[in-house]
Order: sequence, then C-alpha cells, then structure tokens
Amino acid sequence: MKQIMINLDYQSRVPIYEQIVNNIEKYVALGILEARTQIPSIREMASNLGINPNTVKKSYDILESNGVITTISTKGTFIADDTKKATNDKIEKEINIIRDKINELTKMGIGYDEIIERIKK
Amino acid sequence: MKQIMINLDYQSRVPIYEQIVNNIEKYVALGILEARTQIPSIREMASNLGINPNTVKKSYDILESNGVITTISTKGTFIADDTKKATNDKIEKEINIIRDKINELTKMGIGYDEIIERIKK
DNA sequence: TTAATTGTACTAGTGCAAATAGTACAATCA
DNA sequence: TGATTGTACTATTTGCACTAGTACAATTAA
Repeated sequence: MKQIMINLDYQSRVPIYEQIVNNIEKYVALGILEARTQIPSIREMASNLGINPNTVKKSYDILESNGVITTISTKGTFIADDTKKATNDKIEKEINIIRDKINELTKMGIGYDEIIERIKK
Repeated sequence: MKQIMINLDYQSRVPIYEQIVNNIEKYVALGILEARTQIPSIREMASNLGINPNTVKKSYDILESNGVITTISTKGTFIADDTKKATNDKIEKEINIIRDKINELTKMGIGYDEIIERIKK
C-alpha cells in the first residue's frame, strides 16, 4: 500500500474530484506510482483528505475509465498493469493545449520563434 | 458603434462574464477592436446574447479595471485610448501559463526540445 | 466463526457562486 | 420630451460540486 500526497486547492474552480484525478495521473506519469501498486482505499483516501468518500469514488471511477487504475472489489484499488497508454494520452492532451495557446498568440501578431524565446526566459 | 461577435460556451466551467472579458480582450489583442471604438451598451450586449444586463455589467467592470475599455456615463462604452499595456499583460499571462505547462511536461521525462518538436506538428 | 475492510450503490440534502429579475436614478442626446 | 446611457442596489433562482447517511455483498484476518 502506497500513501499518496494529494494537493488540494479549495479555491480553485477545478472540482476536488478532478484535482485528485490530476494528481494521481501526474504521479503515474512521473513514475512515482508504478504499475500494480496498491493505492489507498476510497474510505482511507477520503479520511486522509477530510472529504467525503463519494468524492473520492468519483475520482477513482474517472481514473478507471482513463485506464490509470484497476479496482478489484473487496481487494482494493491498484495502478493499472500498463499505464503507458494513459500517460501518453495525458501528455498528448497537454501538448495539444499548448499548441492551441501558441497558435492563439501567433494570431496576435507575435512570431512563433519569439514566443518560444519568451517561454525560455 | 461596432458590433462584436461573442462566443459563449454554456457548458464551460468558465463563467459567462469571464468569457465575455476573454472574447473582448482577444479582439483587442488581434486588432479587430481598435482604440476608441464604441462597443455595444450593456443593455444591447445583454440583449444580443440573451443574458442579463448585470452579467454584462460585471464583464465591463473587469475590462475597465484591466484598462481595456473606458466607460463614459450616458455616452457609452469604448475601447481604451491605449490598449498596448492591457494587450501586453494578456500576452505575458498566456506565456507564463504555457511555460508552466511545458515545465510540467519536462518533469514527466520529456525533453524540452522534444516538446517543442511535438508542438510544431 | 466473526469482525473489519473492501468496493458498490443509492437518495437526500447542503453550500456556494453565477446568473437572473426587477427597480430606480441622473445625465445626455435627438 | 422621450429614449438611451451607465450606475446601483436587493432579492431570488439556478446549477453543480460536494456532503451525509445508509445499505449490501465479498473478502480477509484474527
């Protein structure tokens, strides 16, 4: 059983359940959470975070549909056997967002190279 | 008086009033809305979009505090005399967001150059 | 065997912020 | 004079995230 440090921002417009999803997906992408690692149960995670189990359940449902975790009834919740696809999907999604943002900026009359330059600083 | 096409997404988690702000700031940055151009009154904009005038008022208040527009009581609402600073602020903000996102990706083990490469495609 | 833990499932209710509804006032302009 | 402008205010509604509470079956460990 691996404990997980989840960072929640209650001021954020991003819902708690989604912040949990993002945190765990990030740890998986970072290699901090490895395949088949058992993560805290819904109840334990909820208790750790001081939130309702239903909120965690919602996060775990999404993570499962994203292929990040596998839940085995009465056993517990585990990082999926193969997380490569899920990780690549997440990265792909991020890159698309960045590309869109850069394209927006180029429309505002800033050259592509200038944008890259300014990002580096 | 210049008519403005505002794109609203009611499914978005971004509030309507903020979407209006973003739309107008973008048009200013794109040069579609030029300095001193009169834009629709609060009531007219609300009517066009089928929303409450108070919502538009909130957007215009924010735009004014961002230096994008100037409101003259009983006269109307106009794009500010000088929009350069507001535009630069917006661009600066966008670049910072992009930089943060790229930094996140590098932590996941993707090289900086590879990210730039993938963005280009 | 028994008690604790697991995931699952469901309904009802709370809380907050966005958005609406409605009204009123003063200044300006055609 | 009547229409339009921005401004200002309060009350209400709505939608969604989140909470609260309960229940059940399967598994595990003492």
